[in-house]
Amino acid sequence: MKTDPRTAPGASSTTAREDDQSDNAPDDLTDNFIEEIIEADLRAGKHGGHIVTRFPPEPNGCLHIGHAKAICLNFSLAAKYNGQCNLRFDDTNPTTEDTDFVEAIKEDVHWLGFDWKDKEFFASGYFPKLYDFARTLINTGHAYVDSQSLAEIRENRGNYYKPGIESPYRDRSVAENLDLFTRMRAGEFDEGAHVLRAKIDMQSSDILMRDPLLYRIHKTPHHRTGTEWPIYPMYDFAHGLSDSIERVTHSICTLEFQNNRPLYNWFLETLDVPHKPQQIEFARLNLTSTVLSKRVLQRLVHENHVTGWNDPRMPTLSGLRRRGYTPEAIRAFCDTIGVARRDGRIELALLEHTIREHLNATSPRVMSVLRPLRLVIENYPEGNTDFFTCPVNPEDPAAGTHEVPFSRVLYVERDDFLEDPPKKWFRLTPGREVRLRYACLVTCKEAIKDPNTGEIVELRCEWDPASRGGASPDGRKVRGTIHWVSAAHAFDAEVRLYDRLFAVDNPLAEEHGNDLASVLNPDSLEVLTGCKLAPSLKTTQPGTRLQFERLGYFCADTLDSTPGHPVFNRTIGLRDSWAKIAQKQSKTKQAGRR
RNA sequence: UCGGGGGUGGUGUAAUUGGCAACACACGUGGUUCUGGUCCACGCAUUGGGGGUUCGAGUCCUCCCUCCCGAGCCA
Repeated sequence: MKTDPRTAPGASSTTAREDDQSDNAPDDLTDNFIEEIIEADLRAGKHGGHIVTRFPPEPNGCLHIGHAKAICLNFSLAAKYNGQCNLRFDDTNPTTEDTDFVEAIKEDVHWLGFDWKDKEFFASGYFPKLYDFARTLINTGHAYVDSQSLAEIRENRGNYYKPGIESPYRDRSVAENLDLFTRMRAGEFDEGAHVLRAKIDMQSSDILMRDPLLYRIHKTPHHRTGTEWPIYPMYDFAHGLSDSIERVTHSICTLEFQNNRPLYNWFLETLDVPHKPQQIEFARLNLTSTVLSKRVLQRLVHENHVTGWNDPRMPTLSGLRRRGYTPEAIRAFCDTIGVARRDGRIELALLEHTIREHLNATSPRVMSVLRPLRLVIENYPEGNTDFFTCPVNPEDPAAGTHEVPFSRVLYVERDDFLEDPPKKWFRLTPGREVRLRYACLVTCKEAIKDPNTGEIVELRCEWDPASRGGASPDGRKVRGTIHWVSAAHAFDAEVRLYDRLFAVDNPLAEEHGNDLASVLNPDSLEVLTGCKLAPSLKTTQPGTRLQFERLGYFCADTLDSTPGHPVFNRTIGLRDSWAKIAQKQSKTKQAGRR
């Protein structure tokens, strides 16, 4: 599932694939083992040369980046082989599902860039057909109504080492089963009174084959069928048959369903349905420093560790979207991680790389100061304003230029000044000349301190008028270039700095117990107010993505921005090799002290 | 003590199906640079272990080790 070169990040600079004629020739190279299976099936004429996949979310939570892997896989496969990918909501459990999630899921899949056309289905839409299938199973002696209690069923199922014991109700007559099941459907019984079970083999070494449940009684109204059905089919019964009804050819699911495959096939064979899909399992996505379990994500929301499913720290698609991630980057990520049957854990750094790669190629640059420090240019005329020309994006000359106002009083980043700097420090320090990006060269003459606190409150500098525009007039070396904003023109805004949600690689590892609070990163969110933003940002539309030069990529928040008052979320910082150098220096320093 | 599925650098995925272990990320070193960004160059694994077949094994056979999933009226 290679990303389409026309939409791939950085496509404008890489034309190799597009120029490659062989790219249009039949691709004899498969990207993964699933494509090998599909191509073998196609060669064998198994499905009349047509494939159908499906993405089957349960509408009981929001989609996350792990789902994105499944979405990209299923839709890309369909696209590659000229097939179709259906969207099917697996809504067989009314107690946990909600129509709000249905809408949210549809929005997320579309946002990711995929379209299911008119092939939008609901397992609940098949309830009548599934009910008929169940009656057929009863009629052919393959299913029975069990009236044991939940505890008895569990007890008699046995365990890994002990076979199960047959239910005393197992040999009820077809007529009695039919009567009971009809009355279950009519709502005559309380929850738990009866269940419908397949009659397979209580001795089976595969526990799933020990007379699995087909239907249970639920009196909870369903988000789509209301109170029409008091009984609901179980996953195993509903899923494969839904696939069959939709004529899905390749039913792709995650590894934990490997155990269910024999049962999946049992239904197809026992009912001898005309279309038999093939279930194929692949390894779900795991990412370091986060969790991709719907249950745990739900806990984060409910225990208020985050502000909601769309908190920018969440690995949900809505969270990533709000954070500033692009669908292109997520697709590129899914493309890069590959598909296999081996369980693993992808480093979050790879996701961060793909978003940087895309944003680097596409984001307009702008200078803003997050932690402002006043800088006064003593030899620059008071009340004067210059305008300097900056490229919108040095990676993309076609993006053009824009004018930035400059004056005597500026703000620069507090982090860019050090009174007593370490070695290899190129930025501001007394007596040092640095470049104000795209503007001029300035030399720091003095740092003014608050007489009481000793805090540095202002830098007094002199500029070299001959360096107007930022060039070095005589070719002298100026290693440091810093960003700035004109104090008189800048405006104040809130900026949120996000970092990884968890402080540990694998938050769900046993060693951490079940205590989310203990593994969360306490610095996952830092809210900065009074940031001095470039005047051009005043009217930023929510959702706009920009690079704040030297700082990182930011996105105007879609929820909290108001007209004239944008709030920015940091998507991801720029790579910071100075931070590495500084860290190394402090380490050697510490080592020296010991 | 059972059944199913896996083990290739720090991470993930490949290897024309028995023929020089490749690509990306990460990391390290150096270079370029008006973003300590980007970009460029170089470095970084003999495939879980033993035995076997073979001219030749990551790929085949065999024994062992190890990890994941499975005992919901969840999906």
